[in-house]
Amino acid sequence: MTPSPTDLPALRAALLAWFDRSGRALPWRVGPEGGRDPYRVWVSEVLLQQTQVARGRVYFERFMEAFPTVEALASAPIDAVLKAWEGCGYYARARNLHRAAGIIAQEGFPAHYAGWRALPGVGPYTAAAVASLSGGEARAVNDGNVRRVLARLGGERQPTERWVQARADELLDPARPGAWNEAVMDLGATVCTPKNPKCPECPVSASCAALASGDPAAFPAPKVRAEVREVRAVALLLGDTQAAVLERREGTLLGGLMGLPTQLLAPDELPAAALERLAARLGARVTGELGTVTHTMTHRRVTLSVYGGEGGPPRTPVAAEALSRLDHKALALWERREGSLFAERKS
DNA sequence: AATACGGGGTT
DNA sequence: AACCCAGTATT
Repeated sequence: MTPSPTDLPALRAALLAWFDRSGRALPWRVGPEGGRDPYRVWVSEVLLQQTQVARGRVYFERFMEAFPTVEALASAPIDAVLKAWEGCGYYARARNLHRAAGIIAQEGFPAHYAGWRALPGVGPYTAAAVASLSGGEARAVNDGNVRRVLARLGGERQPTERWVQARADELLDPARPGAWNEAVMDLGATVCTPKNPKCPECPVSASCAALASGDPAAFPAPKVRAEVREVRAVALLLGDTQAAVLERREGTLLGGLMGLPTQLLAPDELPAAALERLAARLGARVTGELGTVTHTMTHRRVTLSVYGGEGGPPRTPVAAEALSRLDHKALALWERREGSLFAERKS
């Protein structure tokens, strides 16, 4: 049920009062409302894309330590940026952040939504967030929290992006756009949660159509997700966990990160065949199998068989490079090889 | 409108 | 094992 226009001020006042009392204290929420440090806000928003706050917070602190200013970020090598991002996923975010930092270092921070939106890695959500939180501009954000909160308030089971944005635009408090955006997201994250929402604690429960329906958690309906595909590959560990042959991954999957030389198996291909191709390409000799690891990456499940070998290109220090979790799992097999197990075996 | 893109938390 | 997370870029 859409609140009538006369309810709107009351709804805004109720949520903002709750926010002023119960909003989260977060490390990027520094500076005056609507006038926050654009660098911190921008970095945090990119870091928090599809990443939970608890996790993003750890990376944020690490990132600010390594790159305290946009100039520091712009002048840093991309490898250092990826290393700071290691393990956080969606590495295009780090590559785009670095590219955008170069632009900002030249031209200064964008003054408005459109300028933010033009930067690589800044979409409608991030542009609205930074423009409102840092610039005081009246732009309504639309993220997973907003989608859920508004779907429930409006009693809409299948909210389209268009519907959500339209509702968010209507509700946005033009007097406090930054605080309003943070308030809706805080409500979604702490009260109006996906499962078991805490409706008794909700400052706007009286206006909630989903609660009135009796089953608020049923709003919005779950999104249909693509199936997880199976992928098989072989990898060659030439060296050890300290120094090994590493290659830079090209393309979109883990692009920019370093990793063990890897060969995907064609459908129905035997690992031995792919391994032979891989060893031939590197000019290396396979000495034995270290084991198999599996790794799930939302949309695909990778089964990677790892082999040890000799020869091939020069080894490089592993610790300095940014590796995916998959490669860390592969490297961990080295510690479990026969000799090591024997040496560490206790009586 | 779909799909690719990481990795992990919560239920 | 679902379902989700302060989304974006590319089809």
